Amino acid sequence: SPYLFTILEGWAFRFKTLPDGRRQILNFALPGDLIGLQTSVFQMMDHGVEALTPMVLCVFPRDQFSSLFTQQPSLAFDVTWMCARHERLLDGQLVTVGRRNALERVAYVVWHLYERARDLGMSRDGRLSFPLTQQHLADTLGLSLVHTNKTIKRLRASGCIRWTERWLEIDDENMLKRIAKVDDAPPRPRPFI
Amino acid sequence: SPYLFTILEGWAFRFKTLPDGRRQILNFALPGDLIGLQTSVFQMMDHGVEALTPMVLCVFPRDQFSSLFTQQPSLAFDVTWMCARHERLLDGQLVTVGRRNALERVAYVVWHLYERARDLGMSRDGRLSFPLTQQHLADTLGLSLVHTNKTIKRLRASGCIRWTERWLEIDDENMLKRIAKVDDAPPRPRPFI
DNA sequence: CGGCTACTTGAACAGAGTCAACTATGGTGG
DNA sequence: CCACCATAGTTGACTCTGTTCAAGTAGCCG
Repeated sequence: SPYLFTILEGWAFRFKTLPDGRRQILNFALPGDLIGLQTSVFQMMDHGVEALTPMVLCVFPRDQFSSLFTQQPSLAFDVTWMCARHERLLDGQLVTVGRRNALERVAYVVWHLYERARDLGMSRDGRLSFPLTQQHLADTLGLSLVHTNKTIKRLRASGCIRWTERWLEIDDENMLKRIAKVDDAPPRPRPFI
Repeated sequence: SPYLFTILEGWAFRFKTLPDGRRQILNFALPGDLIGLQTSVFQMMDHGVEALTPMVLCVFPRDQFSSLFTQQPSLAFDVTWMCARHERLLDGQLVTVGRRNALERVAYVVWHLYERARDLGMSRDGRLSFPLTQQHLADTLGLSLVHTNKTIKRLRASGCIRWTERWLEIDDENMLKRIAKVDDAPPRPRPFI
């Protein structure tokens, strides 16, 4: 808690809970992600963090955080970059929970996590070690466990994914993306007017 | 778009839409808030921004953004601070949309916006100029317009708020917070182990 | 063998969505 | 000045997606 971490290996997630116990998972953290920025900036954290796997972390002492900006401007920029990236990730999740239906939600999160893990070189032939339980997925999606289970079943039946025993396999990327309605608009380098 | 803004006056909001038109409002921006950080960091923006009122902005040229970190470390820190604050705001919204029911959601957003506006000195005796339509609220909460309307009616009936003609009035803060289940845990200055 | 956790499945129920109609208000143009 | 239109808000009836409750299976570990 007095530290700022970078993940070198492993999966973790951030979450918040309501007084009566309802839990919402905010996002998952994979290798390369920063944990504890809020603590560094605000001297306190208003959410929990939990590991899904054994982890290897790179630890920075929090009290040197502000000196980062005077001593290492390019590192400071990287921190801001990570923070903006994270914000964008939350934007996507908010649309998912707010406006997608159950099937789209499951497809979106599965696709999103798969893509991130793949880009980090954690997958092999569309196959990936996947440490979430269905309860984690449900709490990410804002759905009940039972309904999440039934929705996963539907997604499996559609033939684009397989998910058994902590392993995830993507058989039809494009179908998955179509179901999830992921925005694949070409990142047009918008002209400056 | 080639600029980074700070709001001096007025209300705006950020949003994303799905291909079929469903819209999710991500958050509202009030005086003091930063707009366009993502554009500065990633050279592109994956969401829309819209004004709710006429606005007064403070404009920064985007191309000087990276030099901020070398020339003005304390300003750079402020940008990071704003970004972390923003992330935290999205965390709260995500819990709301994911795990609160309709009545709690309306109460939460009304309370949240009221508190922010009040802290900026925009209210007088619990009364506040409030430029949102019910459609905006619905798109913020991930609810349909009709259901949002009926839920607002219930909240009004409970007696803690009045909202007519673009004016919002909070009559019972505590009831509102209780309904919203806002986490009012005293920000315990957690001991450094 | 018992007890734990994760996962499945069915049935009944409720919260939220959809459709459709109606009111109120303000602006515009003939 | 009024007829017309658009937008915002309101309400009722019906439908449906997702929740809750309950019971069960499968694998793992002490």
